[in-house]
Amino acid sequence: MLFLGTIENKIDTKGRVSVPSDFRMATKNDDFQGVILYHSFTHKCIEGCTMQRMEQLSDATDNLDLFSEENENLNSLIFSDARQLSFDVTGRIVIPADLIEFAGIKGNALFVGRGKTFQIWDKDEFEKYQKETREKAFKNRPSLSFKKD
Amino acid sequence: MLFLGTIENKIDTKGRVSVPSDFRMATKNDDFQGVILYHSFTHKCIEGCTMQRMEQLSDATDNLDLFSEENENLNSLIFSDARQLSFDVTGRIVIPADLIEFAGIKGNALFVGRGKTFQIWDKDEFEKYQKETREKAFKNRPSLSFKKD
DNA sequence: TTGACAACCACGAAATACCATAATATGATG
DNA sequence: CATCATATTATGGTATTTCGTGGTTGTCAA
Repeated sequence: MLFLGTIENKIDTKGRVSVPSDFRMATKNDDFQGVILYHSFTHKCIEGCTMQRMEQLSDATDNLDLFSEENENLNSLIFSDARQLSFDVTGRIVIPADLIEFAGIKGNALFVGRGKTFQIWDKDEFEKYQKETREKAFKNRPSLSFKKD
Repeated sequence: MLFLGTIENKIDTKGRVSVPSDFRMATKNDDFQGVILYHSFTHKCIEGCTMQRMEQLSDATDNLDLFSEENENLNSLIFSDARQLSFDVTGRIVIPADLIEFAGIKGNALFVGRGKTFQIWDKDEFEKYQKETREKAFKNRPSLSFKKD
């Protein structure tokens, strides 16, 4: 299952926030009932994924480190930065304060599906980013066509 | 299985609409009993596909490189906008209000098969679009002849 | 003792599951 | 061919559950 759609939820005073129901469903076949969060290296937002994907990433870097040492080093940064956060009974997690600060989130968190991963944005920051992206994508529209499987 | 044909169904006040039986059949071997909807990038309509297709798309664009911006922006556009909608017992889905508005659908929804995907149109909008397309096709008739490969 | 953090409880709004009926198609039978 | 019976599908309305949210209590460590 994939992380799809964009959902806005409130963060309370303690940093608690409901992970959208659909996102939780996307992890329900997973061993670890929760998500992995780490700060994005390309955008002002938090990135998230399942534990399963972390393990895949680990396997991949294991195999590739002979060839691209640079990338391997960068990827390994993630493992030191990643936090595993399990859902409470109502489906919430507590986002660490430093991540909230990094992403500039105030009050409301925007969960943005990206397939195998997702992101958590401040609403305003995301709108800014999305506007830029749309413009770029429109310029390169031919590459947007769905490719054959 | 493919989405074929054109079927018109009513949308009630809550946005509920029966997905045509043939369309449902096209997903019956799928794990997820429902469809994925997102707004078209090229037309005033809603586009739809199966979860299986989304997963294929995800696999195709997924590389474990966390630092390349290009692929990410494309993924973001598609996956952040997609909604997964499961059938109820009678085979209906609830189309989100913003998608209905985007496509300008009022009361009746036209399900238009496109093979691996389908579209949902407002009836009038579709007729308008179809008329334009026919005119264009007529103008460019010579280039429309079947080509040999 | 205090502060951080996790488990627990409770509630309203919104989503969805459930039930009943109408419409349509399919097929059998005289 | 006409009629009836049956099954499938579409549609409308109501009841129930889920989800997101806020607050409280309990626990452990500093």
